[in-house]
Amino acid sequence: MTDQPSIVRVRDILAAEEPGSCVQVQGWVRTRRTSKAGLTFVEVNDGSSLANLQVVAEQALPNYEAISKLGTGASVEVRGEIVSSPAAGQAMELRAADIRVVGDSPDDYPLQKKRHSFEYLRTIAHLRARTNTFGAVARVRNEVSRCIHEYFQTRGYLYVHSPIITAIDAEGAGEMFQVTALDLENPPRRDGHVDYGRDLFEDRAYLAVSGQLEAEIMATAVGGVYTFAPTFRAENSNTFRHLSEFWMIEPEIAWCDLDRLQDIAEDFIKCIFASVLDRCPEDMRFFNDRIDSTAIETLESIVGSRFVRISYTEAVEILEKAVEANFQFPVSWGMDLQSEHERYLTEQTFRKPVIVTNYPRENKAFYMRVNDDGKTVAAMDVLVPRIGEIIGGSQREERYDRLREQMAARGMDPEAYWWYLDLRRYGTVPHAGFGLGLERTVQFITGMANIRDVIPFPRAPGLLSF
RNA sequence: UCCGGCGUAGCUCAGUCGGUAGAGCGGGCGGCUGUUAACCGCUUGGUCGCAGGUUCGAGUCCUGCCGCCGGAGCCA
Repeated sequence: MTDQPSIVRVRDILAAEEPGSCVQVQGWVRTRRTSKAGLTFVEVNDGSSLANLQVVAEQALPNYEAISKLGTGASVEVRGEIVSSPAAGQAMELRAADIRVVGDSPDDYPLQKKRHSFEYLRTIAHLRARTNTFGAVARVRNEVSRCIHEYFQTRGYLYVHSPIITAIDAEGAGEMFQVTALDLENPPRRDGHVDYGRDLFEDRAYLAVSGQLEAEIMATAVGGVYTFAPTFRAENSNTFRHLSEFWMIEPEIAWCDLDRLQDIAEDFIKCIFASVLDRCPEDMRFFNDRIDSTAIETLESIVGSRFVRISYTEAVEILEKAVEANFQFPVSWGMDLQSEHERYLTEQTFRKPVIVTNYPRENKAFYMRVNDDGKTVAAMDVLVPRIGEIIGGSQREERYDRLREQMAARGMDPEAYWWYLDLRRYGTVPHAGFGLGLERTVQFITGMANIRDVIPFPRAPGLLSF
């Protein structure tokens, strides 16, 4: 036994420590059970794992009185010896030689030793991170993020930073938040309109809805890049899978066509799922037990199988034959696939992820490459059960004239995209990319029903606390 | 934004045909226990979302508003 035991995380104690070692633990009290026989059990959690460490305090401790009354949520520093636990429930426990109550927690601590609704927990987002579920979500989200960087870094992609503030109203993909330094109570005016020429950027500015166009700039210089950044949508969407501020990963790859893009997207997703299964087994077991009883099985089966790949046209043919589905929106070639159609494909027809490609040109963005049939573009959506679209991507239109046509057909001003067009004038190259929604990925993996519960501080219409 | 549902104790909910409000958990007190969602007893706790209306009487019925949840659209 040394005088200064090293600070050890609960996760490491439960995984590796041997009886006899002396450690110091720092964490928060999850629950306390006091026995009148002069023994108090304190469950300490430090966020490193789902499981708590059982700390055993004996009456001989000088501050035993305070320890026996410790409230849920209190912060403590415990020094002691790891011993084998004589009782069921845990292999190891910490026999306390010293417990320092760093911050007590009064009896109005909002988190009780029972199940709370996620809805209620959202109203105390500053404390919900201390619950089992949100701790587990935080660790899985971290692993997904870590794995994404590893995936691209080990394959030679550059992590690039696209701007958050942008002038481009990117193809009307959802409403944008405007950014201004003007006094909104009294903006400068000219000819009856707000004079944005006198704003800080001397032009209208927005929060980015995508980093893709800038990523294309970088990809056509260095080959393969990816962004990993917050994205902003001002759309008044109030659903279980939309946020006003969310994180998106957008790889962009030069010399890449749609076939290879599909290979990358599939490999990428499987890699993330496999990594979470491998490195967060305890948390995944929790989600499987408490949130979605098929969580682990779903991930394992996806990792071990091939994604289905069908064209939009084939998808429409399948859906048109599915009379028993009794769709609210009838299916015909040329229409957008509705949620019910996507779910039919992923949950009924194939029961696994489906990549749908080559959508009608009119339904998709101007930058997608026009196919030889002239009617479709080289787009792909990766659809998964329950969530729907988790990835949206395409091969980009690299031919200058075709891109001009696409823009003209949508009434877009080429002047505003002069630099984007320049990429096609000088050394153009086939390239492709996609966007992966981080929150939707975490949602799919964990089985969490609402996207607001897989991001620590959700922003959605009417939701800006914390 | 549209459609539907729900707002009752700190939390999760019940409340029948309209007759002045209940349980479990939590908190407090006591008992018991190498305990572990501990257990047992007692106890505490409410402007029934807000504002109107109908009625002898409204948690309950009606209208408006606010909030939340679910579905749809938009998308990742």
